Amino acid sequence: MGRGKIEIKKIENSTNRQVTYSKRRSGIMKKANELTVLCDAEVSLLMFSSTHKLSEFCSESTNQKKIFDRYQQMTGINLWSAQYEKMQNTFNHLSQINRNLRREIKQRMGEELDGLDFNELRGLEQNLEEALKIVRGRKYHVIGTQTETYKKKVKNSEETNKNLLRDLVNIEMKDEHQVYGYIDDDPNSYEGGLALANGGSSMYEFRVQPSQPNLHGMGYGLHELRLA
Amino acid sequence: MGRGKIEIKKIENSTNRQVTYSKRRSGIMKKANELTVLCDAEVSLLMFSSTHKLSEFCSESTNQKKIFDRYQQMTGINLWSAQYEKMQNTFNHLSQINRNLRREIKQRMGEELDGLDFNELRGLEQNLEEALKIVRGRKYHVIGTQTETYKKKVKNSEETNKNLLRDLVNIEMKDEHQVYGYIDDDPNSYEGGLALANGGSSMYEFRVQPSQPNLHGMGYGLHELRLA
DNA sequence: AACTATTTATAAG
DNA sequence: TGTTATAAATAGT
Repeated sequence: MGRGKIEIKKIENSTNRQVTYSKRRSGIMKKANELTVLCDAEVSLLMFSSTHKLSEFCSESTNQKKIFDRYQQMTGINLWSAQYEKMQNTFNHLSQINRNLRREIKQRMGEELDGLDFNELRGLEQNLEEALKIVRGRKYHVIGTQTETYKKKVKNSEETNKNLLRDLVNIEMKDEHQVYGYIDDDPNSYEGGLALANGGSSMYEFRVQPSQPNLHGMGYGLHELRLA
Repeated sequence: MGRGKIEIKKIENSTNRQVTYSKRRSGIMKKANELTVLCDAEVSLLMFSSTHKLSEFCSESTNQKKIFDRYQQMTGINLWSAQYEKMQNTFNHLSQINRNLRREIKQRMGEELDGLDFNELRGLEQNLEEALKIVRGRKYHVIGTQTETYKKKVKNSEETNKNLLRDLVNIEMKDEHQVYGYIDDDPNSYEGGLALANGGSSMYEFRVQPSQPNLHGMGYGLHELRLA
């Protein structure tokens, strides 16, 4: 259709080719749109020119992704199966590691020991013994630090109290009253009492707890063992 | 282009619409192919009729998936970003859980205890104590079972030996020789000796091992801690 | 599904 | 880019 008939083969003249591409591109897009409207069809048209420029048409009331999805469904060919499979593999791998980690934790909690032979049990026992030693040491370190902190706090508080009392005494002395009976001048007796009361109460708190039920509250339950 | 001009709007007559769809579909596919050949372009054309039938065209030297991929890359719109993101989230979630599990294992091994307060340390300690008790119990159970197995084996072996010796004696007696000096008739002394030798050697094997280095060999190293 | 009058697309200028 | 002679597509039969 034109001044002369042409053979359907690549147009070698680059300029000519570009012009023809441009004209025919709009022609085919017009056709695509007409098909859409006249026949109530859904059409997707993607075109890449030889200069790698993208042109697209998509019928109203839908979009490219929807059409691709529909295409996939109809053909049964999963277009992104490669990506999907790769991720699926990674996921399975992670899940396996996850299962192993959970199993190890369970075994470290004394559960699921059935599969272990004597050597493994001996290894686990030694490992637990070592860990227990370290945790115990750490615990004592922390309680020591905590006590020190409390001591300092008490000392500060005591100092403040002393000053306040002194001020009070001074004020009351002005009013001709005696209040010495309330003052304890030995800092150690006071501080020691408070430190002991505090440390003592929390230590006791653990002693009376049954060892098993408190684990989850302590943060040593399993991490979402039922998940994933 | 035809006997009469038509308005571009949906053809209400269903048969007519189908006929037109069929004609124009082949028309547009011919156009798509011509564009491909004449202009050295890549074209993808997907059409769904109002009766949901799929027709497709794709230029030679490529395929739909390649064109979709290219389309994605050009538009920057990731067509499966929804799927991808969802998997990515699951993946991240699993990774986080794994990190937590690894941390828990490390803490159960006496590492990375810095973040724990006194209460948590106390909980961990109690938990380890409990686990240690159970593992120890299990170990003794297993070694007991193992010993029983060995005992039975030894008993069998002993029985066999006894029979063999008896046969030998009988044979030698025929030859007018005496071999009684080699026979020990007390099954317990023999069996006990072997059982002890066996149990003793493996117990010793653990005693002389330093407690730390054997952990990985024992299967209680961390599971691929550096992975994923 | 085939024909053809007519419209539409476009090759060449 | 716009024009136009002609090829191609297709609406109605």
